[in-house]
Amino acid sequence: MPKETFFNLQNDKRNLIISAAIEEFSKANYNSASINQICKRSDIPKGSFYQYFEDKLDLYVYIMKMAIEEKIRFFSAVITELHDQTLSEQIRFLFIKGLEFAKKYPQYAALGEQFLKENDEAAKAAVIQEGDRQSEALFIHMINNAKEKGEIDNKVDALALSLLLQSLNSAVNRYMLDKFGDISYEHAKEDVNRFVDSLLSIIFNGVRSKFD
Amino acid sequence: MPKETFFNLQNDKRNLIISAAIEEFSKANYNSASINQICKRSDIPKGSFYQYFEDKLDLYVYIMKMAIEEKIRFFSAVITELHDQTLSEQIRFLFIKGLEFAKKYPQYAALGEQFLKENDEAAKAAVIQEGDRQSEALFIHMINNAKEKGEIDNKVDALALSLLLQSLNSAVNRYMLDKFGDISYEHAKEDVNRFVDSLLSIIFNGVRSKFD
DNA sequence: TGACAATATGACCACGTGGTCATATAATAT
DNA sequence: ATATTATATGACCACGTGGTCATATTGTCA
Repeated sequence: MPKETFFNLQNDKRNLIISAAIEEFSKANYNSASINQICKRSDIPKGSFYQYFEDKLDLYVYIMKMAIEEKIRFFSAVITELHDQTLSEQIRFLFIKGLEFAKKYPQYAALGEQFLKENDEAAKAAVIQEGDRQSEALFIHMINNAKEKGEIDNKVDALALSLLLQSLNSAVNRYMLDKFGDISYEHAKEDVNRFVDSLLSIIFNGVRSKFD
Repeated sequence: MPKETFFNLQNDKRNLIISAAIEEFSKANYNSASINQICKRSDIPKGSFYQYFEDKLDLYVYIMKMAIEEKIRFFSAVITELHDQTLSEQIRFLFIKGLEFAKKYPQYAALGEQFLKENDEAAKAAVIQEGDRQSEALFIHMINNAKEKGEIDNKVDALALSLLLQSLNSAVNRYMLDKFGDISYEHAKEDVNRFVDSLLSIIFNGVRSKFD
């Protein structure tokens, strides 16, 4: 955790440091990200940095936890609406919300993408500890629920489907990023919706010709 | 391209350098990978390195191209068998072959994984130039082919399905890596086959209960 | 005003980086 | 044996890294 001195800072200054750190850590992995750059960008001397943080890892973990907490907050505000929907609606909902999150907090989304690429085991471990694997658990819960309701076939492998959905989720983000530069769903709301529908239609109806 | 001097080297020495480079570039991204480490590991002086290569990028591109060429060679040796199979069989085939490639050339597979994580735009661009996007084209070709044969529904979005298959392919690899440490398909041949079947069954039959 | 603690600061450290270059050595041709 | 060319080598360079620390500045009590 950052030192007390950091939290005693004026809000403006503290936020400036935070946003400088977010920018740095979302553009380079842990090893390549530079404390010097963060200091320059937030206009604080090197010495001050080490008054505020124990070391590089301290800042990294702090920033990553912020992003994770924001994402959890965003989704838990939304997840209560899911209960009485079909699995298909739930999944569409999560996909679209995922894109909305990336639009609302592009830096946090970028941090997440960067974290997926992280090579440094120590940095990864420090961030994860526990808390991850949650999205997998969420998907599996939704799937089993849908099975009980008879909404999807009991023969469907929950883990396989969950993996499929997760990888799809990041694929959608990457697709948007590739096509529009940023994940700004606004540009092409219809386009995105159509794309998500195509994916969901494949998953729910299968690919096989109905005239088989 | 490496300098002539490099290709005049004795095979042993040249291969030692190559394998040292592969190891380094598969464990760290372009920026973090270290020439010094490569020199140490292959027991050549720094000065010699720069007799053999123009610079770091020169070596990086050379190594990555080797991996790509090996993968293309591996798949093109296999792809002729695909023609008279159904799409489902084709896809299973590619998935399994992908795992086999990762088993046969784990270092090359690791290089590929690392390349997916690459942040350095210049390094990425130098490797790609052209030549990528091939796997996407292959999938789309297979899909459209299957449509013509009436094998899959015409309404299925080829790009969406192609994207789904690609992301799934890397997801399967990652899943195996996660579960077994390395991608040694041998350990759990049945397990893997069952898992791939589950995924394909979802894609082809859809998820929806047949009693709807 | 003086004393004490909290904070701010940048020169400095040891080290690792990609890359250079003068020199030594080996190989080849005359 | 001599001259010429190709190769081998490691000290060296400028720079960037994460991190330290003595000192200067400020804030807060009495």
